[in-house]
Amino acid sequence: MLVRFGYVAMSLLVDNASPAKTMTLTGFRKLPDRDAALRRLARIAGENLANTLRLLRHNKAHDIHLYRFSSKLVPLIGHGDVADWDPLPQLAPAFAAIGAYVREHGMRTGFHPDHFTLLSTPREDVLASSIADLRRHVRYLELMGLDDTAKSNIHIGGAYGDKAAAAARFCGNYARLDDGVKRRLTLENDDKTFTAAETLAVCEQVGAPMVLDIHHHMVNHDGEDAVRLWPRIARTWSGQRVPPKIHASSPRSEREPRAHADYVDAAELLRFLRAIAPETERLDVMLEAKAKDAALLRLMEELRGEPGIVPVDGATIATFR
DNA sequence: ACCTGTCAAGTCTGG
DNA sequence: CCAGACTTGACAGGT
Repeated sequence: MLVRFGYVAMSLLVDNASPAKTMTLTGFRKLPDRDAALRRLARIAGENLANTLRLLRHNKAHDIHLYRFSSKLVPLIGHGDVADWDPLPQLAPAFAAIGAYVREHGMRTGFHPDHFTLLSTPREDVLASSIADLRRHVRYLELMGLDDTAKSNIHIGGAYGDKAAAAARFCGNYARLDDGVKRRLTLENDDKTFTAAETLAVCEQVGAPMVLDIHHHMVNHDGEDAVRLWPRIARTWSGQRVPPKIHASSPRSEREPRAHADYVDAAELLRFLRAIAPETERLDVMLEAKAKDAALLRLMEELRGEPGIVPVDGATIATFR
């Protein structure tokens, strides 16, 4: 099994390289000259995109082939206050430069629209803004010139007092999405509501690949074993041109089991990897540790010393079958 | 330069 | 039924 590792959005190792600088809505409203305020938003977006490219170069230097873009690249976009504002044409060259670099180096990238993007909601207004958000993420990826191996990953959403009804509503709303959005969507189990088994059932019903989060599974399950579910989860990726992806992180403490620790427990992750290795050829692991790329490098260092693990490059390992 | 409080979003819980 | 918790990085305002 060949396993690649990646991290999310920000770096602890590259200084002043945030891809998610913003302006608060309050701050925006306080500015007397609206055109100047909009220009400032566009300038911040340009800096976020430039920093994203810097991070990709940093990733390349460390053989990190997996990266999740920040969903806050363009501050306040999608908000009612700036509904008339479309900075994407002027930002297109910056998006294109990012995509060109990703393609040139064969990286796997994607987004994780935040948990206010919900397809299970009973509220029409929330559904409408969620669909608009998904379309906007597709637009980003298209501006980058990335094919549909680059996806947005979301959760099923809230239960609203009736989880089965919420799942059914999710499926109905999913079915009505346009193909461009559908082709670029993956679904992930969450830490409070939809378990891995429940998320898998939805994935199988609508035909979406499932991202298994093994930390979420640990704190939200009905007794089922993630390794037992794995063959079905892996099957949701058949027909895709990228390997299955999982999320990995470790609990901060016994008192705060859901919170993400700074670093990833190598032994715990390795147990899962070894368990699925016999039936898995390739796997991508997105680390969701607070220490971001520093956690990734430390994990790689720890894995290098493990028996049966062969380092392939700075952020890829092979395990014996 | 640093510290504390606030900000955005939608759902869910506690009172 | 409404206020606060949840989550996250960064802004905003204070010292």
